[in-house]
Order: sequence, then structure tokens, then C-alpha cells
Amino acid sequence: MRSDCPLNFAVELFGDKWTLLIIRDLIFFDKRYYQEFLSSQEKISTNILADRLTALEKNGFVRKGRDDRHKQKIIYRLTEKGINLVPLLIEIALWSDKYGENLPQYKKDFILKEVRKDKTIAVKKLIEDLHKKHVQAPV
Amino acid sequence: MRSDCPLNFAVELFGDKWTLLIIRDLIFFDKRYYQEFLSSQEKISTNILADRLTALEKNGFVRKGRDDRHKQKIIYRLTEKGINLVPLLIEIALWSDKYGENLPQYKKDFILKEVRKDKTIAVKKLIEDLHKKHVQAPV
DNA sequence: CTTTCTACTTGTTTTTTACAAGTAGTTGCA
DNA sequence: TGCAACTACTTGTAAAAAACAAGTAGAAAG
Repeated sequence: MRSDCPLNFAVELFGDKWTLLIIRDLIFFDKRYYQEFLSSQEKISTNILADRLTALEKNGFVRKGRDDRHKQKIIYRLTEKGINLVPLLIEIALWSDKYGENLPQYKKDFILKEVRKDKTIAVKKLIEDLHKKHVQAPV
Repeated sequence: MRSDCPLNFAVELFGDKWTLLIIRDLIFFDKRYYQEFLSSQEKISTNILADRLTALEKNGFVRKGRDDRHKQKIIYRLTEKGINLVPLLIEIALWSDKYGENLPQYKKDFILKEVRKDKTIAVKKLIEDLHKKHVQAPV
């Protein structure tokens, strides 16, 4: 740790070019498996993905689980610590909605659709939904 | 640009270990000069700082200005684009407040003091304050 | 006129990332 | 039952970025 500043704390955990994108995939695109993360638009390298998934588990953002029907598959699920990044991701999306002029509107809308009606409610609902899908799910 | 996703857009602009810390210094610690950024707790290297400040200006987060009484000094000020990162930084601080168990409380309080009373008002006031100090200031 | 301060630059080592290929265990199907 | 395809990775190497150390030109102070 370079300092005891709360902003630096966060930056050291997910302040890189890939970590938040993996969390995005878990939150917004319902991805759960290695190959799914690997096939994201940004084309993460397989060694970097493996490294980040290990770090994410070590830092308590996700937990690995075994898929019962596919024994070779490993399922990645968010923890509460990871789910609570939702407000942060929403603020990022709102900022990008404002300043990302060249971004396609439909992509911004995809994330912000409910948020535009009522941010507080939308965030709350999304978190509850993720809680059901990730935390309450069987190991 | 690796993709047209709004979250990736943001990550490519400030998803590294230093950029948000410089913006933090501008927002919360009223830093304006090269030496001030350089003397932050996290000990950024001078070449990295120069690189990030250039990028921040190029990407429209800050603008460089000349200080009238000290001609050798260059003053860095936030633009509106930079100031509008406040809600994002606040969400980061709130998350770190929750999960950064080893962080000193007084540091978390420093940023979140007003936020705990009323987040919306605190954010609005901070943005207005920064607008006065940075945007409305003479060139 | 010299020392100190300013915002940097330059050069080198170390670390990280990207790219390409390979591997052990699992599953689907003939 | 056997083989091809699929799974989550690992390994090796080249390229890029970061960290570290030193230096520089111009301005200000004494």
C-alpha cells in the first residue's frame, strides 16, 4: 500500500485497465465463465485474465465455484464486496454518458435505462437482483 | 479505444494507478502546482507525473495556466469535465469507507464528513465550490 | 552573481502487459 | 471405446510502461 488514503485504497484494488471490466461483465452481462470473460469486446489476454481473476478472488470481490453439470467449468460469482461496486459503476456510466460523445447511445442506455427514471431505486434493485443471483446461489 | 462501452471509455481515460490521485489532490487537497502533486503521500515519479498532467490536459480534465506573480510556476486547474468526477470519487470513498478496514477513520471522515449528512447536497456544494475556484478563476 | 526553486527531460533498470503457443483434465459423439 | 473439441488455465518471449536516478533551462531570492 502506497498510502492510507481511501481513494488510493480503491485505486490499488481495481485501478487498472481490466479489473473493472471483468466486474462489469459479471454485473451487466451475466458472465460467469472464463471463456465468457475472454470473449469480451476488449480482448483481454488469457494470462492477464487468469491473473486478475485470482486477484479478484484473493481480494474478496468474487468467489470461485464448481458447476455441477460441467465439472471442468469453474463458475465465478460476485461477493457482496463486489456487488457493492454497483453505485460506483453507475457513476462511471453517468459520467461517460455525459462526456463520451462518440459512444453509441444504445450502449449507454443499456446500463442507464432504469437509472434515468430513479437512480436510487435502480441501484437498489440491481444490487438486490445481483444478491439473489450471486450470493444466494448454491456453492 | 478497445471498445465502445461507456465503462471502458472511462477506464481508458483514468483507469490507472495515478490519474485519479492527481484529480483527488486537485479536488480535496487544493493542490495546484507540480511540486505539490509530486509531494503527495504516494510518491509519484516526476516523469510519470509530467506524463499524466499532459494526458489530463489533452483529455480535457485540467487546463494549464500561468501564475502572474510567479512566472516560472504553472498552475493546474480543473475543467468542468474534471469537476464532474466528484460523484464518482465520492462513491469510491464510500465503498472504501465500507471495506477499507485498516484505513484511518479520520482520513475517511475528511472526505465523507458532509456526505454522511446528505450526499446529494454535499456533492452539489463541493461541485459549486470547485467551479468557483477552478473554472471561474482568472486564466 | 550565486544559490535555490521551478517545471520538467533524459537515461536506465525493473515490472507489467501483450502475444503466441502449449497443456492436463472433461465432455460429446461415432 | 476412442478421438476431437472444449475447459481453465500455464509457459515463454517481446513490447510497453513504470520506477528510479540524475540532469537541465529559466526564474526568483538574497
